[in-house]
Amino acid sequence: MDASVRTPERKLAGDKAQRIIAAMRSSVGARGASGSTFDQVAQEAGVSRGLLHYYFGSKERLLAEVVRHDCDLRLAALEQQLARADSLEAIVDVLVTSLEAFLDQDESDDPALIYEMFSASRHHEEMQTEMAELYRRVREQVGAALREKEHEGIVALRGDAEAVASILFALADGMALQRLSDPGWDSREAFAAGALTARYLLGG
Amino acid sequence: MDASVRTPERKLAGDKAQRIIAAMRSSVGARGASGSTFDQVAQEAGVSRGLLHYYFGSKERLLAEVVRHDCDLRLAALEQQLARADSLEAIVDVLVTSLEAFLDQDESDDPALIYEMFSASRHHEEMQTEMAELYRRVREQVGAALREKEHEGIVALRGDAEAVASILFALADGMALQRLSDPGWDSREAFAAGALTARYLLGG
DNA sequence: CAACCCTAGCTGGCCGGCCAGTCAGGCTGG
DNA sequence: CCAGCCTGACTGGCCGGCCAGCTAGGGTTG
Repeated sequence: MDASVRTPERKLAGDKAQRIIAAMRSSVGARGASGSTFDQVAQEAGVSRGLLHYYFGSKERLLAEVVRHDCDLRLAALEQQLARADSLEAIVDVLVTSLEAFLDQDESDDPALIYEMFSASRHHEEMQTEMAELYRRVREQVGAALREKEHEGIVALRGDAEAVASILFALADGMALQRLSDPGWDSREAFAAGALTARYLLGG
Repeated sequence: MDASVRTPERKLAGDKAQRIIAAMRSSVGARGASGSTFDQVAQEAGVSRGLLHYYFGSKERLLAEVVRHDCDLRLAALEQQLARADSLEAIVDVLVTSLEAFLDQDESDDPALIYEMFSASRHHEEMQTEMAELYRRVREQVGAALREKEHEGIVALRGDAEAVASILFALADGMALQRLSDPGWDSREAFAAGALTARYLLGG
């Protein structure tokens, strides 16, 4: 009963497990969930194929782990940005800038990852749960941040804080879908309209 | 050079081709694009597996055909609804009602179809083109309808008509993603905020 | 200190099954 | 009778999961 290996969670903190998660994450972004094979992912992670089963048991569980990991990273980054914003304009700017950064990531960190995961989650129980959790956390945490801003008098939300958070993310997801579907689309007008909409939702 | 079979398009108008498209459409909704096999689709369409290749040549081309078909149907339905709406409130109502209907379809007509197609399109040239075309048409046609409404003095758009159309669809897509990810989510507050947002975009 | 474990992390060949695409030929209406 | 529609057995390749066994290093024993 010492601090050594005991729970599965302990194992996944190791270097190799993290490399596997990172490799799967990048592979799903590039090739999709069903297009990502244990063979390729193992090779990219620099481990053997068997190790993927050793750590995660099944492809589904590895994918669920990738979702959780990705959600953690993105939420933390956004929340940090939001915390700094001390005016309505600053918040809108954080939202717009985050979306633009999200869409212009380099290849190893494909924005389509999250939508691949959404599709995959529709056919796997564990991933379904993980995706539901993801959006729930987003709404709750960003909602809480917005409520805080409202308390400080920076914003005057046009509705329930979590509902506003939900709408803001819906907007961002929807814009991302359109931009990813048609990379050649000139989205400047739409971005402007989106920013205006966000400003309205925050009380501007 | 008569009216008989000549182009591939002519062939696809036939009964069996349409049954195949319908079966693939429902299968992709239920099982995803990569989870849909020619075997099952052929069986559900009541034709042999070979016929799918005979008509469409490859899975990718069949999927592209499904996207085009689905887009035609949905756009036509929405445009018809919009044409009838003769007040700002009526338009918002059409948008909200359409989204709710979209989300509450029966199983043979899964709303997730479009997002499965989005994922699939990221790995297939022809589908990529088809998806870009889909969103382009949506923006153009709904944008044109909105411009018309503006001309009639019913709405006062908060930006370029196509940009507003784009934002409205982004909103709907994003809400759909959240609802589909977490069916248990109580989205009433978010729907209310979404309707408010739509009203604002239309000048209300 | 050396010989001997013994465990846990790790490996990769193998298996059973699946799947898109091919093709040789059957069928039928004109 | 034949052209074009249609069929389904077959092919070759791929993939997730399984598992028998390898290896390193810490502990134990003589």
